[in-house]
Amino acid sequence: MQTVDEILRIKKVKITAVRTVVLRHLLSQEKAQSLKDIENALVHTDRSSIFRTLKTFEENKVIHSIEDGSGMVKYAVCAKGCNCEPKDLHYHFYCNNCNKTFCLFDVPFQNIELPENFKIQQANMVIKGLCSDCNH
Amino acid sequence: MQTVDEILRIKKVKITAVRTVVLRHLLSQEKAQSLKDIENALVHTDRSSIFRTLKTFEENKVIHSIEDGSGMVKYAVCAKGCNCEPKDLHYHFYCNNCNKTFCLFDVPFQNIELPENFKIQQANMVIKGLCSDCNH
DNA sequence: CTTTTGCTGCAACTTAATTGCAAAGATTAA
DNA sequence: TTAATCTTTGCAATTAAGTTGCAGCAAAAG
Repeated sequence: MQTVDEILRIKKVKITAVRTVVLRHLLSQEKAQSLKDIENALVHTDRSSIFRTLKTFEENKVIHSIEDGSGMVKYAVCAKGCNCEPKDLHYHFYCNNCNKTFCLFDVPFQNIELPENFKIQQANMVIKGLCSDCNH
Repeated sequence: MQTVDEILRIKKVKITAVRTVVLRHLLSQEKAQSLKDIENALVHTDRSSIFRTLKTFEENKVIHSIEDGSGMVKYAVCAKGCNCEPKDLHYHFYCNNCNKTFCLFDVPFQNIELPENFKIQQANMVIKGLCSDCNH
């Protein structure tokens, strides 16, 4: 696993205190985090600073955002080599029971045949149901 | 095309004035509508009434909601026979240029091989890019 | 060392979604 | 038919997430 500093250096994002703690937090979580999740975890860090940090991370493809239908945008660290292009797309899974949102990196993303003259640029794919921990 | 009253009768939603105008509006639009879109179109109808109408429609599977990343939830009328089950799922397309959200009923929805013991219940699939009108 | 640029924290604001409540309307029971 | 009950509606107020302006501070550039 890459370190926080390595990731920021590779993505050309200046290393700062806030960015370090936010990225460290995101890396330490198995599920995607909302702004509120991060805010709650990092009680000494200001909300707007976290917010701007997330925007910076997203612009520089350190993280990607997921709209899972919970009403809050969630963020997850991009996989190594990800450029947030169509080829890097993956499904997300939202558990209706435990409310966790995961990246399904292992589920192949099929090529979708769009109507004539439509062009894909990004996608937000969220499958909802029960995760293995909650499916009994 | 089914009439507004037919749809409501089939879905066992009592016919009222607000429900009729909201559903008629949704049926008349080619793109999915946000609460604000509907509010702007139906100037004489109260926002909270439209809001509660949409909730009622969604519970009774008259419409389905789509989170397209615009920050506003969009709503579209379910296809005839839809039960909002996995088999009824379809992709949505959000145009980054004209901001319209369409249901792609004609794009086949492939079966997704989920990890062991995960169960799909619903999905929110949004492909983003340029629609045929905007892709030049 | 001085200037410039960018980051941070605080407070305030915007926008969308949601709720409480009372009045109006529809339905059921007597 | 009338009374009682339940549902829907409109208005006002609130909640919650996201976003911005600004001043102070720190890092980088000259």
